[in-house]
Amino acid sequence: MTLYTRFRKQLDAALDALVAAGTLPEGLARGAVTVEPPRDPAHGDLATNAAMVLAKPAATNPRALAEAIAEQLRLIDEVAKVDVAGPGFINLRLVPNIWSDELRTIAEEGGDYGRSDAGAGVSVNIEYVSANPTGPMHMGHCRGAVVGDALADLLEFAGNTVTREYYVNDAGGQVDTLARSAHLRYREALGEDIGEIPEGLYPGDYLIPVGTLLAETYGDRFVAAPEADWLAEFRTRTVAAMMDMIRADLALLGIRHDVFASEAELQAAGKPDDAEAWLRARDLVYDGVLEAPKGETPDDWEPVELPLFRSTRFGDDQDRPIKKSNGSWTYFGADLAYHYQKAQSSDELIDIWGADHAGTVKRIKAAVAALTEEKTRFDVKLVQMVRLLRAGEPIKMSKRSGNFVTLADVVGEVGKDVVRFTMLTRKADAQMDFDFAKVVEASRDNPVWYVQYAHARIASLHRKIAELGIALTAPDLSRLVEDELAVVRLAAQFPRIVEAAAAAREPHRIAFYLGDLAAAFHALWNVGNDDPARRMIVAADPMLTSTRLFMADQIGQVIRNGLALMGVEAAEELN
RNA sequence: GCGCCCGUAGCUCAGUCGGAUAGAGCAUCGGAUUCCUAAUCCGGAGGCCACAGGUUCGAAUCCUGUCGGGCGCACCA
Repeated sequence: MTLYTRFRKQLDAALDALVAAGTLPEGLARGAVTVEPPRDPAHGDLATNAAMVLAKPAATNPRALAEAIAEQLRLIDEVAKVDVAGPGFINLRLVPNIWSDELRTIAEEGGDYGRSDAGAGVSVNIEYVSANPTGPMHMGHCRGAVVGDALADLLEFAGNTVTREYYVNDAGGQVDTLARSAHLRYREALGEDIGEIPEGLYPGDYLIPVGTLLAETYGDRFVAAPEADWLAEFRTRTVAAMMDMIRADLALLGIRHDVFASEAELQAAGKPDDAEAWLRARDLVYDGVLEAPKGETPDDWEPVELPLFRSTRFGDDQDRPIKKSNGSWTYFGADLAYHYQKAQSSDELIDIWGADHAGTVKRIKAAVAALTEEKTRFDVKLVQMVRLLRAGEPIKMSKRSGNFVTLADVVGEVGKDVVRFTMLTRKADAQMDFDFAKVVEASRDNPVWYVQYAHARIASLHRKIAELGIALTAPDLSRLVEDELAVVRLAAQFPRIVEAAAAAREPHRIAFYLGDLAAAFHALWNVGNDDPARRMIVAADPMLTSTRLFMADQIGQVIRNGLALMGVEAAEELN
């Protein structure tokens, strides 16, 4: 339980007392009541808006109600002072040791400090990456992978049961193209000169070893055989090889999914048919003809009757086909069944998608709403594009020639931790630049470095103290001064940052918080530049040194815990 | 034509369920520092939160409209 939820409970008790006394009517909704740190520390340690929120429904004025609540709060032992301010804020000043005691809590809980049970009992399925199995991962996939993985970590830390899932799109036309491309490489492996890779097939070199493998497996018997003889088998083999490659790429980022769900298997098991039947029985799928698209009408457009899902009933702009005119499932038709399947085993669903799929969010949300009868929370988080820069110049990528920057290249160049942290330094739905030079720069304006530097500085204290042979004692937390306690207060915010970030499904908040915490710690450290008595290590005073070390260690612990949520290892040393 | 996302300091971006005087970094300006607790530090200035209405005790935040930018718009995935 965080300090804030603990005081929230005490506030509730105070409100109950006022209800019992007849000052407040019974049954007022308290959902909007908050207990948080005031923006201006001069206002105190905690502030609540309770009086302003409750004044109107209680038919009283906020200041008067605030006074009544304040009277109750003054009875709490840990509360040193209560003020009513502004339009009716109640500011609490806590007894001085409340924050230094939080240091002991951090020390006791260690890696679990900040862990919450806010999400207890709620299982969440988070689907991320889901790159088409047609080649290695490139940087376009990277951000979604990191955001999804960090969000999964975050939700787990906040108490949710999390399933990490990857949807393998192994059933569409693209994987047929992939199989044909592999067939070409197969013939090449058997000695044939295949020349230029024809337009429309995948040209990448990564299919060469697949061709070799296919040649070893099948010999030459499919060289001249009709496509129908080998297509399915080649497709299965090649997709499997691609997925091995993708899993290896993901492993470079420290990402492991729990479930790889195959679209082909889903279809083979008849799941889309089941979903269609279920929806038809409720008149949510019907056979109809779509209108021509507004604006520029494609030349080859012609009206066709297709089975349509009534997504307009759930807020979409148009009903959507679930099958193509050739009878096969559309991507949406299968995806709808897939989401139904996920909703069977989890309470809540999250999809992480590239922003280029924004146009299909409404239909899938409509489908989930229909299939779960609006009972399942479902968020689609859109992740914006990343622009790769080298020395300030955008790197040009041409998909056609297969000349794209792969994820493996980038991780190889700057390292997993830098990639992961950097991907979380922006809100997911904001565009981002990734400059190879800037992300590894050792300077104040590189948050990755700045946070690691703070941690490394703390680690260096132990080395230095050992070197100096200072005999450590038990810390005396009463010796911490005000601006040290200010940093401790910030460290103590971590649990509520975790809860807020998890509730909002925004892992980037952890990165920003760590940047703030690191900055505050550095500022404290820098005081020692001018004033040796304020250094973390004061050799002449072992107890003071021990106290400051204890404080620094707990700040380091919070940094480690935050970095762990981002899948980043904390550095002991920088070089 | 329609839909989605976005519009916050010169630049890049945060901004908690709607909360008190809207915050950082860079750049800029003014100081300090040549130190090894290093890969600088401290401070100042800089804002019609795109614009106009609305909701309410209170709006950068919610609603409506306008303007501007990005993305997407039949059986591709």
